[in-house]
Amino acid sequence: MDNRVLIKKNLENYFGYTSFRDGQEEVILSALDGNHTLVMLPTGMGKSLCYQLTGYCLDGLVVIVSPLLSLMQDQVEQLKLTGEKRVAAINSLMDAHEKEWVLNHLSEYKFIFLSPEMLQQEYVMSYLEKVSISLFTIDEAHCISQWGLDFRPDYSDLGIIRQQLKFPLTMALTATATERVREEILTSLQIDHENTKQVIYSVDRSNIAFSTLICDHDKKQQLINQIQKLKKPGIIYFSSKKIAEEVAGLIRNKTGMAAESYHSDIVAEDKIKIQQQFIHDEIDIICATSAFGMGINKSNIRFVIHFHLPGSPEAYLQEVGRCGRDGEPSLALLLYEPGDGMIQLRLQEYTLPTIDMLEYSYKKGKVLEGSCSPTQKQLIENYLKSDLSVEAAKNQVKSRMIYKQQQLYYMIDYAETSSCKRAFLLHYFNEKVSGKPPLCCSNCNIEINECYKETDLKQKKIVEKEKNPEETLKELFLIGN
DNA sequence: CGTTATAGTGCTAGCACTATAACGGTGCCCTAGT
Repeated sequence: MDNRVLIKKNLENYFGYTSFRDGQEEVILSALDGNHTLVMLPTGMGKSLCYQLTGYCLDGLVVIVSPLLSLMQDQVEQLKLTGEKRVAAINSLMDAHEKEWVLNHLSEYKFIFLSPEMLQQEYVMSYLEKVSISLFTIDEAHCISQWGLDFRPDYSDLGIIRQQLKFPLTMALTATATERVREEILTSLQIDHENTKQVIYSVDRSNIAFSTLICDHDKKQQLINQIQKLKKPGIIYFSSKKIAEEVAGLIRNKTGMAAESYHSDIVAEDKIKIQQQFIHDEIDIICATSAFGMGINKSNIRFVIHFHLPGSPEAYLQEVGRCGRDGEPSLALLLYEPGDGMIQLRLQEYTLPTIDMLEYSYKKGKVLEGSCSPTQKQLIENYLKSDLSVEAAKNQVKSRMIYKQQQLYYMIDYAETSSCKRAFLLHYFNEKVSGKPPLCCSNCNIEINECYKETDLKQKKIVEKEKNPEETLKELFLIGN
C-alpha cells in the first residue's frame, strides 16, 4: 500500500482524526521512507503523533527518550486512552521486579519510554539490544544541546547508545532549535547529516505579543500592578526559588488571587496537585522557576511574565510558548532591570567547572571534595571517565561558557532593543517576520505602559469609537471593566 | 544586582552593630539500613 494512504488510514484507525496538522504528514512519510528525521514544530502542533503513527506503520518497538518522568507518565496515559495497551515507561517509579518483567517481555510492547540515564544502565541495554527497534525517538531533543554538556551529561551519550543499538531509524523532535543546535543534535546522535531529512517550521507564534517593561525600582510592586490588570491564568518565571515563593505569597496577600509557587524543592505530590489545579483553572497564577512547564498542556494561558532575565533566547521562547496555545491573543512580558543579567551570569559560572578545577582534578584523578557545585562535580567526573585530555576538556568548557554568555547577551540586547522585539527574537533563529501580526510588540504597535492605565482606556473608549491597537489590546488582554 | 548569612568589632562582656562573603536554576538514577 502507498504510504500516504496507509498513514491516512492509520490516522483514523488509531487516533480518530481525518486530517493531519501542518508538518505531521511530511515527517511521517520521511521516516517511513527510511530517513532519519529532525523535526522542529512549534509547541502544541502534535509532535507526539509523528512518532506514534510512524511506529504503528512499522514492525518492531518504538523507543522514546524523554527528559522527565512526568512527561513519560503523561504520554503513557494518553496512549492508553487511545486504547493502546502495549506501552510502558521504564523508570525509577517502577520497582526492580516490574522493570525486569517489562524488559523480559519487550517484544510484546509497541512503545517504551526511557530517560537517557536509564539507557546508561547496562542491564537495560542488554535487553534492548536483543529486540528489533523500528524507531528510536528523542522527544524534546534540544535537551541534548541544552543539558548534555553540563547538567545531564547522559544526554551526550545517546550517540553511543544508538551505536550499541546498531543505529536504528531515528526521529528527533523539538520546538525551538537554531541551525547550530540542530547540527549539534545530529552530531551528538552520530547521525549522518547527509542522509537526514529536516522538517523545520517557524518558531514564530503570531498570537503572542512581546513586551518589555524597564523597571528601575520596586519590581515586585510593578509586577503586581501588571497582573492585576491582565487576564488570567498566567505564569511568572523567576531565577530564584525563594523569590518565586515570596512573590506568590505577596500576590495572595495583596490581591487575593490564587497564586502558587512551583520549583524543584516542591515535593512530588504537591507538584502534581498544583499542576492539576492550574490545568483546571483553580489557580490564577503560577510563580515558577524553569522547573515548571515542560509537558504542560493547557491551552488558555493568557500571559507569561519573566521577573528575571532568561538565560537564552531558546529558553525564553520555550517558556513564552506555553501561553496562547488556543490561538487567542496572549502576552509575553519581560520585566527588565539593568543588571539582571548578572544573576544568570552567576548561575552559568556555578554550573561549569573552572580551569583550575579541571587541572586539579585531572592531576589528582578525582574531584576535590567540597570545592565545587554538584553539576561541576558531575561534569568533571564525566570528563575523568571519558577519553578526553585536560586540554580538550578545558577547551570544551571554555567554548561552552562563551556560547552561554553569548546567549545571555542576546537576551540583554533583546530587553534593551528599541527595534521590533519579535523580529529581534526571530533573527536569532535566522528567521524573518512574515506578515506582521496586529499585536506585535511593545516597540511596534502596543504601548504596554500606556494602555494599562485604566483612565486612559476609559477616555479612549469614549473618545474613539474606531478601534485602535491599544484599545484592541485592552479588550484582548485585560480583565473586562 | 540585591538579599542574606557569617564573622568580626567593641563596649552595653552578651548583645548591637557593621563589614564582608556567599548565593541565586533545571533531573535522572540508586544504595543501604530502618
